[in-house]
Amino acid sequence: MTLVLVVDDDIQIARALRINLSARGYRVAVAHDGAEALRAAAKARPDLVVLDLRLPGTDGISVISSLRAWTVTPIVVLSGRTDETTKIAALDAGADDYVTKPFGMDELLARIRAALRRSAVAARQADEPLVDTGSFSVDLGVKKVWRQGAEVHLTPTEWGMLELLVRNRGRLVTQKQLLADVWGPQYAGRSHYLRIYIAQLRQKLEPDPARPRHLITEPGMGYRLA
Amino acid sequence: MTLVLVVDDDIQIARALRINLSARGYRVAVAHDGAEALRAAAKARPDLVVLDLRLPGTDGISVISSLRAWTVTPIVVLSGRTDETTKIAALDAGADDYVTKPFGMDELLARIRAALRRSAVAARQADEPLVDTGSFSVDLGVKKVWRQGAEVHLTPTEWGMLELLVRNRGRLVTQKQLLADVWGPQYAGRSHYLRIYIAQLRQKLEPDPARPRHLITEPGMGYRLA
DNA sequence: ACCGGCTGTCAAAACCGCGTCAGGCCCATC
DNA sequence: GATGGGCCTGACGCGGTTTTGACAGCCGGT
Repeated sequence: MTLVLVVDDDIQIARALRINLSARGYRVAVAHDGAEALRAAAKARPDLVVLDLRLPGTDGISVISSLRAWTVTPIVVLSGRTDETTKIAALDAGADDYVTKPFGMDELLARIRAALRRSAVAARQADEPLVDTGSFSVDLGVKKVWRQGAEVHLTPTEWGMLELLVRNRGRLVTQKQLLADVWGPQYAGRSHYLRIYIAQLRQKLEPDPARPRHLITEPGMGYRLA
Repeated sequence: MTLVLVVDDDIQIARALRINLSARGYRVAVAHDGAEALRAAAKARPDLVVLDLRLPGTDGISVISSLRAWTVTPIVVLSGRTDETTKIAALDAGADDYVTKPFGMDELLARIRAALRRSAVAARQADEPLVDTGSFSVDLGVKKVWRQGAEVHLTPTEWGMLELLVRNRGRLVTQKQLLADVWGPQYAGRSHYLRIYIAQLRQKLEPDPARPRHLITEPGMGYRLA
């Protein structure tokens, strides 16, 4: 799950951010000064940092520089200072965005989403999003599937279903979601299709297709990748 | 050199941007409405787009969506509208940043630098100029191809396809990606073209064109360079 | 035990995508 | 005006994919 590190000495703001981010499904870590922030970032490897520039002791800009020395995780700066000079210094030090207080929570959340989306795009090309279930492994970036070392050929529809299940690994994917994602929203209700293609995926990927261990049916609801 | 596409119907602002960006060493293209912007983006492939949301005719948000359908080039929105709803809509449609008028030129330039820096990090992946498949080798720098020691002549279109495949060696390149990159985003669906040119590339590059070993078809999805 | 709803299986039929060939257009060159 | 290379268009056959239909098994409720 996505982890956001909030760095702010203002208890009110830190609290408000924690509540709102948690409600949106992010995990949240909090630090209250620069030194703590650097320690927390090194240890927890957050996917994004929200950083207040006015911190006790440390200078905010140098916190940005210290982070940028070893990580490219997005940094969204939050600040009371509206002067251009500070904004430019922060952005050039490596910040990804700069929001001035007072700020609208919804806007900040949208900017966080935008920053995360960008880094997700970058990561999808760089990293190897290789998922391994134990019986077979899937590379989402390259669009390939292996089973026992050998590559398995999937048709486009099979791949579409598997991709959605892999992206939601462990979670239940409803029949409606699957049909909407692979065939289109107007195909809701054609659960017949799902049975056909789940069966085919099990044939190709499960060690014992009759006793599925990974492509699990949740009766009445949908399917889940274990 | 870095190319920035400025989309603004306000002549003053477009002029000011052109001057300031040029002075900073960027190449600048200008469009004055949404349709022109989409055409220019497809043709010139800018490294970044500065987009005014209030355009004659077109809705700015839909311009963002249209661009995002085929490119990840950073989009910095410039707008007179300060309401949160619009900001959020623009960011969620795929904008990377949102600057409200009146804006400080230096801040805007800093935000542009920040956006370009991010995408540069992502782009620094495919920087391997000489690629060898075993049957033929490609030099992306000088745009040449050899097979069995002899240079092979490719037409511009053939080269465009091969280049994209080489840059994504091993990973699946979808038909949409190929068409958008070589012909332009409005050619999505013309998969016929791909078959013609893949066939020609195979004739020129594969040891046995009837049994391709490198230019692999992934039926229904796209092609892959092995 | 019977039924309805849901899931899994099988096979045939309809459909679509790929590769291929041939021909026509455009444009630069001679 | 003729030539030729490069690009686009149309038609066709083949093979694989998707869709359809029919049937069997499982389970909870009646």
